[in-house]
Amino acid sequence: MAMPTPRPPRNPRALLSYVPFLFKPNRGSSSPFADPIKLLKKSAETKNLRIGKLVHAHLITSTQASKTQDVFHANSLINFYAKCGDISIARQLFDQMSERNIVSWSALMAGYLHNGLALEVLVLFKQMFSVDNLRPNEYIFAIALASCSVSGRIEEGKQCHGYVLKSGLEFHQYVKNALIHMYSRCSDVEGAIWVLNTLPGYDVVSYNSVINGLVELGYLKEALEATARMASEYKAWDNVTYISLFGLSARLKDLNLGKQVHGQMLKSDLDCDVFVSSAIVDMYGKCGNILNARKVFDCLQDRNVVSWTALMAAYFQNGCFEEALNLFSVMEVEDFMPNEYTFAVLLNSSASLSALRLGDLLHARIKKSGFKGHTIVGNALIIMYSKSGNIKGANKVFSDLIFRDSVTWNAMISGYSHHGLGKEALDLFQDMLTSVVSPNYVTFIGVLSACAHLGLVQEGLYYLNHLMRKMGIEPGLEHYTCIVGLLSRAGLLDEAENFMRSTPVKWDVIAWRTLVNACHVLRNYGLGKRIAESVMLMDPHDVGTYILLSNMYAKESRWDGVVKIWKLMRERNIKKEPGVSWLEIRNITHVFVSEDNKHPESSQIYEKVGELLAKIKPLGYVPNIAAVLHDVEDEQKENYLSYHSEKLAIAYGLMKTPSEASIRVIKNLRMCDDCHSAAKLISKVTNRVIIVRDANRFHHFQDGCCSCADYW
DNA sequence: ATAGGGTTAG
Repeated sequence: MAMPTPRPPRNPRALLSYVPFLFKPNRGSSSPFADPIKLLKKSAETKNLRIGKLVHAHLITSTQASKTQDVFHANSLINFYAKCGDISIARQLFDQMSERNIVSWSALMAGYLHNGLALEVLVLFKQMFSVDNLRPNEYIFAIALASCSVSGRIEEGKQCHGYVLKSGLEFHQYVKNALIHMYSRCSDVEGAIWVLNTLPGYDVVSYNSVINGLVELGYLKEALEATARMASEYKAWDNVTYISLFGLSARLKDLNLGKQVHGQMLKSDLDCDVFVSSAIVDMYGKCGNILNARKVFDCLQDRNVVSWTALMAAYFQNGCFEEALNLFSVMEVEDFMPNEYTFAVLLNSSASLSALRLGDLLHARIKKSGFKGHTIVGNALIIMYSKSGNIKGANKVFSDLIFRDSVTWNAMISGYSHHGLGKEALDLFQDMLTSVVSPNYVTFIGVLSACAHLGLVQEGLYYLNHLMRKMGIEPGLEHYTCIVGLLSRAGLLDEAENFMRSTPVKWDVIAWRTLVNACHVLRNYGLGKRIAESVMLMDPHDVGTYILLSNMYAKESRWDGVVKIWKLMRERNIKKEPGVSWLEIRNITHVFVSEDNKHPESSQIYEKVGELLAKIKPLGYVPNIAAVLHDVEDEQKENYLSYHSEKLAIAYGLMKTPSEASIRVIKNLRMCDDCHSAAKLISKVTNRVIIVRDANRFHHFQDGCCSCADYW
């Protein structure tokens, strides 16, 4: 039994006098329990479990016997317990009643609805006629329809709709709005709009439900149309309207629309509560206007954890990861407690910086804060560990997470893929198929790239052509690009090109560059150059293509070609980003730029690089001087190679960390051939695990091998 | 006279 046996208070008057709203000195001698029904209502509204229970106790023991048998008192009690979340007590009282009316049913059903037990509402809905011979009224319909909405039961919702029409209660605005909301939430926008247009009468809630439903389902064009219609028909917008419209602007990334809505809001006399203001901050952030997001935030007199998180998210979405992280300490100084969303944004920011150390610190805070079981936090932790190069850490979080959604599975599957662990990715995909979560569009990107890693051409094509269709997922550009990678990685370059030419897809530069890169790796320079030349015509500003093309000319010792490309780049003002690598040692991030000597320990580092290269030469390391500019003497070329930023970073890591520690380096560009073969051998001679995250993927160097199997 | 209902930010 959940509730202790009620006992009468020794001196109820003394106890109750602590509560201001009960203290009525002018009312003379009347007992505080004079109007228990009002008291219960007040206790329910304020969720004051203690006072309500006192009233309950008083009703049980009061001299007027069996007050709890009275249907009004019992209904008030049911409502009170249901509102306070004690739904099982409400149910007991309900079951014990000798006589119930329609309010008894609606109070209990509303309780189940608001306590997340929507399906129980539908059970009761079916029982009320057979048990008590009662017909639903407009209240019952509103609750039942809301239960269909939250549980996504469109079939039951449609049955309710028919029943509403039969009972003639469709003219109640509450019922109509509940119907619109039900269709919206059950992804049946046509149904929602049909109700809006067919049944007479609308208010702001009707429009809010329609627009909100359209926005949530991604029907942004239709949402815009509905907004235009509302703007002409209905002017009395409320907070919810503005929040929906800011959400719409944010999803469209339409700064102009957002500004218009903002202006409209300022002109109206709507008071901008903390909900609306967070939506504005979010809108400016998502529309890329971080300055306005900041300005709005700075002007707020009312802030809460959501406003802070919205601002942090705005910085994160605009690539200002350090700023997002710095806001956290300001927020803490001002005494706002972070919640699960805050931690998710912080983890995503630290993941984008590959700041593993910071990520670990955040993880520790999350364990203490009690948010670690939240799915969005777990998802962010998996992404953080995976992007920071710690795939084992990611897997640990995944295993410990109890409630996994599709993001959880996708993050782990694509994490394995990025780390070259194709088998683990596919095994996990099999587990996902037996779980309660269904694969989606994103899942198959990870699955297909895992197939590419493993060279599983047949499986990959099966997933694309059969499994995805069977699951109702329309393949998109990303999937087709994975297939290009899959075919070309398996050495089927011609098939890959034919696939691209015969599939009616609007290919982008990334897809073509996948093919060019494959030609480069597989040394089919003829095909590679031909395709690269045509990609250059498609997009004359894609740096990656120029670099690949010049590398291929260099591999063939076609220095005239290399000169041609570099000249073209100069003419078109296309600059290769300088190579930058960095690694964290204890709390400090050390940054290395190719050929620079800005680091205070520069000379020791160069000495270490020389030492390492000397050690690996006997194991077969040959400096790949073709990777360097042609117009330099060979000896000089070898020097240039040894100054590559990832070599400097690896050398520094070896100097500064204990001999068993693994080294994690992050690089902004694709790792070069020479550094790749050097890193393999360095991992062997030093007996270290070296993990490099480059622009595309992770390389795990261990015992002379790399997880990418020399294809990247 | 009296108890019960729909939309909402990161």
